[in-house]
Amino acid sequence: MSVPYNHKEVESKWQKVWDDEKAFKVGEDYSKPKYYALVEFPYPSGQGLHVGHPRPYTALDIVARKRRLQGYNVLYPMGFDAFGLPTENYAIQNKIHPKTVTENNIRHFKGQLHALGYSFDWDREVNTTDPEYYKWTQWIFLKLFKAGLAYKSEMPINWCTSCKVGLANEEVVNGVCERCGSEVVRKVKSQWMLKITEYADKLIEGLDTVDYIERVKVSQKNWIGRSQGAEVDFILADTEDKLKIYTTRPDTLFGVTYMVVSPEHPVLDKYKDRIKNWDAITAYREQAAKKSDFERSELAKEKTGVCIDGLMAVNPVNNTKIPVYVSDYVLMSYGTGAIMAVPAHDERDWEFAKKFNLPIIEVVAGGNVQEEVFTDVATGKLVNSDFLNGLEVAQAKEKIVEYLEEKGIGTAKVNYKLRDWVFSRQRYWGEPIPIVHCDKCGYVAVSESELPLELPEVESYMPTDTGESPLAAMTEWVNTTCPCCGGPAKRETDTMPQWAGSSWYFLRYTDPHNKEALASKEALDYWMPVDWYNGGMEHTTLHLLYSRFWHRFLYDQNVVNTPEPYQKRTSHGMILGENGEKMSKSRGNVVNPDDIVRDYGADTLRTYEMFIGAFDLSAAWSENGVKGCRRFLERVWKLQDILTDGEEYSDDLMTKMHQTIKKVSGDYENLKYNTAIAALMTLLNDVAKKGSINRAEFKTFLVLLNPVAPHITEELWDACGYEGRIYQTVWPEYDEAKTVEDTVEVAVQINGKTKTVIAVARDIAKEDAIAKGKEALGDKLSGNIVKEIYVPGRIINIVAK
RNA sequence: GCCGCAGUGGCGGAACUGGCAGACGCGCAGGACUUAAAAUCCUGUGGUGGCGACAUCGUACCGGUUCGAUUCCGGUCUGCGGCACCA
Repeated sequence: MSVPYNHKEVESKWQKVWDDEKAFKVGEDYSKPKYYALVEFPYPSGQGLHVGHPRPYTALDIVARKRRLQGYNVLYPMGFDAFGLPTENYAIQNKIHPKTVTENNIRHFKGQLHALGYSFDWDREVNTTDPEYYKWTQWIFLKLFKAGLAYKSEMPINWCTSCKVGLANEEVVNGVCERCGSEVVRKVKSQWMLKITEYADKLIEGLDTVDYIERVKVSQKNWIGRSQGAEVDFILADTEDKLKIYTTRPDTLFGVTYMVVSPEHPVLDKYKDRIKNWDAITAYREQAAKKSDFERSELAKEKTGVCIDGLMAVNPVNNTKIPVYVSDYVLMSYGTGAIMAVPAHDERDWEFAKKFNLPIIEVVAGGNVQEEVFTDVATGKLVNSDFLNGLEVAQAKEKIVEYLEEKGIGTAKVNYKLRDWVFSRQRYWGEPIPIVHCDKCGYVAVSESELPLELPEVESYMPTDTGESPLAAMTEWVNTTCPCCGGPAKRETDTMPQWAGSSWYFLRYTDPHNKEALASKEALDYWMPVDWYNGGMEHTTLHLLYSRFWHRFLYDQNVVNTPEPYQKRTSHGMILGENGEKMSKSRGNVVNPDDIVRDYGADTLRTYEMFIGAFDLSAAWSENGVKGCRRFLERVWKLQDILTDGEEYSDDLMTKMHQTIKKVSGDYENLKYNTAIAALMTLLNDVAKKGSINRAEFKTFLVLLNPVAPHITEELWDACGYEGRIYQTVWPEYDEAKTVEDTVEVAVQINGKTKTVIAVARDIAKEDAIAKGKEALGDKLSGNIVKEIYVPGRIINIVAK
């Protein structure tokens, strides 16, 4: 009899052996086939590892371990995305340097990850707060700056009142700060911006070349929000000026009955003197300015606005004079800040027109536009539109744009919802932006030889209400000389956002200790692109878009050799509390992975998290489920008691073995970890029923289970005297021909309803199968037989009337 | 409102390309072992009817295509996630 399964002994024993043997050191032999598996590196928060972390880590650990056994040179690295606000806030509260806080947190995280038995090569660990790392973050920033893609702009930004920091649009969720949930207001500040908009088309096109799950592609496309339309100049009556608008429906130009400008539109101030109701306009503008963008869109239901008395516009296609309104449903930040309104065929315009009693002119037939807005572009034909009459919408669009360009009153134009990326943060714990400002030379890049530009030690990390970074108080650091003219200059005191370090970390893993470059050309050529990248859905429009942008830019700069960084992207579902709600301290449903590892073992936790359900869906935690997986491993453990000799699969398990190898091998690559484990459980049940397992069968079983439960399988491998280590063995092969039985069970149906089941030879002829089926049915069969169907190996169906 | 995903036993979830719905696990019930309990092992477990072989209903709802639909088509409802006055 074997000793009882003691997970503590087994797991610590093998973790030490793997460390000592450098079991998962990444090979440098670039002639071998490579496989780069990547999971998002964690932010090392003070709370330590969450029970949600092991789900993706285990999934790709399985892939990495399996690929290693299949002969690939595997890169499966881990690191820490360690700049960020929680660390800084903790440092402020507890008066500890954020560097120290970070070191402590990382130590804690590494201990926890180590205890879970992941096959990371820790020699390749990266840490975004290490100057040797952020040297290259700064280097990439300088490249962007030199390419004209980083610029400083005085602009209204999203200001988090609690974090006291500017946020990117992507970081504002429902009008509150994505991180802390506090109110976000607008504040005008001079900010560093990155021109991600210049890459909008490349980022859309790139999606066609990669293998991402569909919803990620869709979200990215929606976020970029490309639309094709036209810009048209409307003449402002009795002035030299024109009012430029953007529209996606230039075909409806003859249906324009009024125009609307945004409250911030400069045309208002310019013609202040001519506007007779200036007081009313001013009052409306002030009211609008008080609202945040979020409030403005929330109050969307009821349209408001004021007609400008004293300004009229002229429709360039038919010279009709039309009124101009101010309304906050038009945003200054999209298009030109002014629109042409076609109430017949635009929902918002229709509502506005009804409220202000403006005319509604039908230009696309098919609805009753006085009663209801008509927006169907697929079926309608143009009417009341002069030379466009009778055309379909798509044709009319083409023709009108031709006409506009010919007459010089408009041009085809593409617009995006995507905004440039606000890249400044008024905080201490981030990468310093390597720029100095000189009165004579303007913004000048710090010389590359000075990188890394290290964060100086400061007295206080407190953010300031004035919106300046704590670095601004460091006069001896701030005052410097201009690299260009040598005169006095000041350093930039804003730091980079947390997204900076994570936008290129996957490149550093390929060559993490390189001092000459962010990674060697050879390493990048060999390892990139990442073959499989898994991460959370919440990063689809932030991290994933930002890092694709940086990578595409580095490709254009000839730094990397592939346009896209990630060949395949998948996402895992969340792990919820036992009550099906999101885990949180306030709900009291948090499960600590340390407790599970202590009580049940890392292998059980890994098995459970993979067995919990479909990988991409959220799943509720269940302590009983954990116990079930522990029970499974204990039954595996006991197999050593019924082990028999035999270097070939026995006849009665032959088919099952080949089926299981096929099933498990496929499932591990297709996110179907739950059914892979179910297949192993089924095989175990078969073996248990039989009462014995031979050495060949057990060996295969252990290798198949090894990626999920590496410790127990390594121990059993050793205890049963198999050669070497299981982590060095070879993944089993299967023979397709042996995955099917010679005789199969076939359901026999009458009119599609199963009546009985019979066993037939797998390659039985149709007529024979049907004859056997009829025989089995006997006198249940009545009426005239209309049709006889045999689906090989599945079903015999007799259709009778 | 728009986009995406989902809806299957008491629960988590399986089901190839349209072919025996409910694999695997949990829970529950009964049994074995035990002085007893736990653990372990064995048996059963979608609903209804029947002692029973069996019959019948059943994959959110309504309809369609088909010899046959969880799977395909049309419509409806519900839940989750994302976006939201983007002209």
